Amino acid sequence: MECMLQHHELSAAVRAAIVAAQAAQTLPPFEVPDPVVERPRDATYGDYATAIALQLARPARMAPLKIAEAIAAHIVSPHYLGEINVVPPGFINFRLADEWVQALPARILEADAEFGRIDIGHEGQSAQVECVSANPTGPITLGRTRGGVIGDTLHRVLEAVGYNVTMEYYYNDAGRQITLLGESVKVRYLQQLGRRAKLLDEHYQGDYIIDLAKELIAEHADALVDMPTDAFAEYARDRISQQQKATLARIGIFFDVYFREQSLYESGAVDHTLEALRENGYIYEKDGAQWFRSTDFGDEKDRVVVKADGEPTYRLPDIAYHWDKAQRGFDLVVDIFGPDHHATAPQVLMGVRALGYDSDFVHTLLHQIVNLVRGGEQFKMSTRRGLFVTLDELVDEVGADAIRYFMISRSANSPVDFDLDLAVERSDKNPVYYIQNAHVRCAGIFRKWAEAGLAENADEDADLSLLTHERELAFLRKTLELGDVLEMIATTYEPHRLAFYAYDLAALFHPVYEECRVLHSEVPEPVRLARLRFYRAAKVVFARVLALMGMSAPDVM
RNA sequence: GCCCCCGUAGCUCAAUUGGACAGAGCGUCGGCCUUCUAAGCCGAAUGUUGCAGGUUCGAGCCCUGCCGGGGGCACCA
Repeated sequence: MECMLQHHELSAAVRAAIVAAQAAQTLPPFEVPDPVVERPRDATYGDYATAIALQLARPARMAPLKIAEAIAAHIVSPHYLGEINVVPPGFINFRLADEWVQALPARILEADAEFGRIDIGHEGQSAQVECVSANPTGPITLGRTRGGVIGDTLHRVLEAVGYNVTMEYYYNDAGRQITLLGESVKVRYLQQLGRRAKLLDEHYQGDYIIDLAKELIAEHADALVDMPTDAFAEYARDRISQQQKATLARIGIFFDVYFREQSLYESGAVDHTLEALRENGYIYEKDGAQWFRSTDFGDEKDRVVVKADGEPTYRLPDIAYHWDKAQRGFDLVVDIFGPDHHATAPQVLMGVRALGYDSDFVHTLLHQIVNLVRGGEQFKMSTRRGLFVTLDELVDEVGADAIRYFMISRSANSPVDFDLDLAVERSDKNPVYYIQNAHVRCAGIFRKWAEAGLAENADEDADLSLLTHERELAFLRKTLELGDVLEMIATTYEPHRLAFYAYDLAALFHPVYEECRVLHSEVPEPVRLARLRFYRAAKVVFARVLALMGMSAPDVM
């Protein structure tokens, strides 16, 4: 089920009211803007509000309160609306009709797993989310994990608003890093066989290199001693890539496309990109290198794209890759990078523009780092020294759900302090349990219900108007906000909003569970059935929200 | 030196993109288990939004300048 959001409908209704008031000459003529209708922070003001009258004070040259009254008098109220209030200094507040809120469980159950799906004009559009994009030279780190979880959550949200989403992973499968990887494995291989070989500073230090060497010995014994490092590199690259894929799958992240940098060389796209840039007049030679005139696009200095030794820098294939994205015609591309790429992202987009494309379809999402906290203290990681916690270890320790949640529990602009103790704590202090427990509690009611031998669909024709408890209604109002949250995320690319929403929703649920009993003898039968309907809907909403976050919705914990 | 991010309650962070009295969690204090899981609920206290100006009917949010913290500034990726 797809639906239009209430705030858009109200915005249109307010706009129409302004036009009508002008026709009735209770408002003077002026250009009518699209009124912003939003949820007020303080729910006591109502469910929706607009400050349009305050904004119109100048063009209308009237007191805001008078404007608000003139508008309110002409609003054609949608069926779901209760009262409309005009409040000083000029806000117009809207309240949803209680009867309509009470009926929400029916809508939720009808929508089921599609609940929250909205049509905001992206239906059928294509989007690409590029994230993780780690080179196959080592285990997935926590920084990449954060990008992955942000990306995958975004992927789920973008689908909920109608996009066809491609999850894409770009990696460098050749070049110096891979050569070093091959050398590292060969050194470890020789060492394991008791031969003389020395690991250099620039080599990969992690124990996983030794593991790979051991694998090779198990399979080939010492038969590879005279093999070139290329063979080791190829083996390590493929194995690590495979392991990365398997690890990401453990936290529910899957990619549709693995894009190899090398393929851009094989297809000639890199050369082609350089030539196209040259034809457009953005390439010149200096000191034996080829330079991209990025200053034409606001860069502080021009950038080398082909080094004096004839090798391209990473920028050229990066630009070629984004040219490819442009040519594939995505309506939206979201590139997700960690703090180490903050400086380079704009240069790539300059390249895209130099090739004649508008780069507005690309949104670059930069996120901050992940710190690990144990026992209340932060510990620093270092990839070079092999001192890091891998995603695999983290999954073993705290599970996928906690990782998914905490990675989006902060705005991308803030660092995440991942508290390992909190992540496994089984209490209301741990938001993961707190949220999932809401779903567990709903499931528990239906389990008890079934155990009592009661009819499974007894609540089908329940009288929902019996849902009169203040807390029941507050919860139902909150479920309606899911669509707004998804719209906001799809507009701002800020998936942390989903984590906050899920928590807020749970915080409104638990008091209902405490106060609005179902199976107890003192609850009258019609109320019992209405509440059963309520909890059935609540269960659907929590399942949906957890699914959007890529988390499990357990029936028992 | 230049660029990016951050600075909000004791701590960690939100704040619907410029709206109403700046909100949550943790921590602190006080209540609640013969009731569908207390893995929970109810209540209380807590602010010069780093500083100084500016724009606006209205600023945590926008502009300018400072101060402080983090990250980045390769013919590495």
